[in-house]
Amino acid sequence: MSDAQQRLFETDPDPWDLDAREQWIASVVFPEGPVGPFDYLVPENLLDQAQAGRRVRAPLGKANRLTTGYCVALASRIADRPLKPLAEVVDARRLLSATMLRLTAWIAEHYLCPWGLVLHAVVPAGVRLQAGTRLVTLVRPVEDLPERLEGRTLAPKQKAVIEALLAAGRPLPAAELAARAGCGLGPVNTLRRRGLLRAETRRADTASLKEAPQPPRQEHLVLNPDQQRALEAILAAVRAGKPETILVHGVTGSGKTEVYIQAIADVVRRGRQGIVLVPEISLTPQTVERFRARFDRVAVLHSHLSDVERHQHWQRIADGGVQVVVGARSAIFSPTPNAGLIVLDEEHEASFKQDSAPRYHAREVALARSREDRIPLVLGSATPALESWHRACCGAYRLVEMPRRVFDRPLPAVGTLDLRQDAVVRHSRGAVSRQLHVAIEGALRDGGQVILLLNRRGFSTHIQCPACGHAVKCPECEIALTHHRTEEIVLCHYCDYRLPAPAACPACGFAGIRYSGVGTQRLEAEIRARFPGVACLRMDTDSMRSRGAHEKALAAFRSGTARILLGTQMIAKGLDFPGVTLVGVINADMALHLPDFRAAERTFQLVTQVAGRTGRGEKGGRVLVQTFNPDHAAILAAVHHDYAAFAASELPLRQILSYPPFGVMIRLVVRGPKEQFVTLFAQTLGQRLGESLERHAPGARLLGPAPAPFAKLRGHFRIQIQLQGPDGDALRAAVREATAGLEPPEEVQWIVDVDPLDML
DNA sequence: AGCACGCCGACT
DNA sequence: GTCGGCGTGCTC
Repeated sequence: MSDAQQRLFETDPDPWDLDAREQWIASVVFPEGPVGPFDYLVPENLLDQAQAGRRVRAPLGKANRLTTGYCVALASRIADRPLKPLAEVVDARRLLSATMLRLTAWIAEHYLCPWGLVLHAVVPAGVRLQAGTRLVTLVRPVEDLPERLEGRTLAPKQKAVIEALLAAGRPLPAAELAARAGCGLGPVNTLRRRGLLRAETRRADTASLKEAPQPPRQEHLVLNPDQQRALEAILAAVRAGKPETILVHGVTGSGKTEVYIQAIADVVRRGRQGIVLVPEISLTPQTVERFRARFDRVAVLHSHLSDVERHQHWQRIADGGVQVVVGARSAIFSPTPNAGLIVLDEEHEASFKQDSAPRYHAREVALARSREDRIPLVLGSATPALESWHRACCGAYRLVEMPRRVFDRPLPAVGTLDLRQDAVVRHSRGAVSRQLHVAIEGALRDGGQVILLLNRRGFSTHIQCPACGHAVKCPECEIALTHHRTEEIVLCHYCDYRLPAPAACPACGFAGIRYSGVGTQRLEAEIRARFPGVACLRMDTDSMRSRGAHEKALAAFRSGTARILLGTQMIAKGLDFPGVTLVGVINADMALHLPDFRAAERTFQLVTQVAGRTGRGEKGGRVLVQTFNPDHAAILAAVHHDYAAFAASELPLRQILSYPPFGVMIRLVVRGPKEQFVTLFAQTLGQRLGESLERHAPGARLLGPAPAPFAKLRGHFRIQIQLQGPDGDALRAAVREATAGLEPPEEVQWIVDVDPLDML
């Protein structure tokens, strides 16, 4: 029975309710253009194909141009106006389940984004294009072939074709059939014309899924009491079938992944699927192998898959052929037929927020999906986002603490080095203080490895003329250019604008232009000079550009070939190297003074996370944090491994200003190449927002229009408007009203970011 | 997004 | 008189 018939059967009205005027009506949402949904009549011939979740082609507009859209609902009812009929059903099976349709509708609503755009973003392009498949024409004998052959003589070649086809016992492509019969396509076509063979088109794979070799099977590890408690909390929720959210606050090295794996193993035993979301950066072979060594059928979704691979994984997941999906942000949309548990690891990571429309946060979508699917959600982090912590404290989430590392290894001792008192660094003779130098020496002498974090790439980060004061900036972004010594250029980190590194001041010609400020390249040079003969490895986006560079570098450090690993935040997260006995933070304050209310939180997270890279082996480990603000609450809390203290100091500040988690924030950014048009439109927008806020959310705050912290990027001027208030729905209603039918002038664009993470 | 309708300037 | 300029507005 087809799906439509199934539904017809289920929702068939009782005979006394039958109304001849009722018709099957499909609601259709288009990925671009007008926001629907639009209602169409389902014609008789499409009744067995039409289904919510499949795409359809429908006539749109006065010209009735056929447009592809998503059928989001199907119902038998009386139309309140004449409807056009659907032209075609595109998909042979639905791309979105009823749950996924509701989830995408929720995203559209919450993030102020057209539903069609959400649907388009949720179904991978490879799936929409059915990449890796093609239509083949198969030839089969007609049902009553024996009767038709009776009393008829066939040409020898035609006879051979019939025999070959019957021998194959299945429909064959015309070309293959001809080859088997030892003839050309002529006889096959003749037989089709004479009504003895029937052709049908079917979609077939052109490539088969490449299976990565199964790593050696591993058994479950023995859990310590903390891990055991965490596992039991998760399993209790799984068994209860409740959409409970469990926040696992486990210090770095507390063995959270093993807990996730064993929880998912339980779910898999029940015939259901697990979804594991990790930041893209942690989708390293290391993480992936851990899952693949414990489950038979794991789908790994990362950003480098081709359309074909993505489509194959998607299909296999939808068919229930996958036990565990491991992937970045968008894996929350995996079409698992019967998901049993969602895990979001490193839940504080900013990469879970998409920075183009739909600007969703995978954590919030996961929460919505857990409610839809009525399954638990596990959030894990050593440094939870304050939003999550606050919800746990309010009782909305269940909090599970894992305060100890596995094998009771101690957390590393963390010390600060006050840069205000360090003459070496102060006089910019280098980035490494005397004490840090001594500590590195000691660690190397004792056979340990060292990780140094400097969250800024390039060689010199600041180029300024001492004679005239001119600072070299990007003409497109008005941001300081960074000197990259490898290519001898100055580079804009925001738009990739580049120039040969100037030897003299571009403004006044003074030859003594000063290159200062330390990036990873200069740090690398300094370390090589300070520790000659010690193998040192630099990891930043520049050195990791080539394919496989990441894996190669990590392998070199794991094997001990390299003794010092230095780099940007990409070395701060998730890495597990037991040989590391010292972590040095070159400048912990880098992000502390950014005009962003999350600056302290980010600093705390970064220092805590990088500190967690040491003390993972027998030898223990220590951390030295160079800072100009050793008394800042974020630094102090990181030094004492005291998340709760950080939260306790930061949350009241957020509360005073109604920042998240105490209020909802919506940010609008207007941008364009002509400053006055941008300003003008931003003012119009701001005024309309002010008026609609009065109506919908009288207590809410409106900040701006004001230049964004990065007032110019890639040649575009940027003006921002911020809305803050206790009631997100009221804010959304205000934005919807204020922006309805609002058209920006040419070249001016505007975006809405609900729950923004990045305030720059 | 497209494609209509619509209301004003230079052509047959 | 009409051919066409691209400004507003609607698309089930």
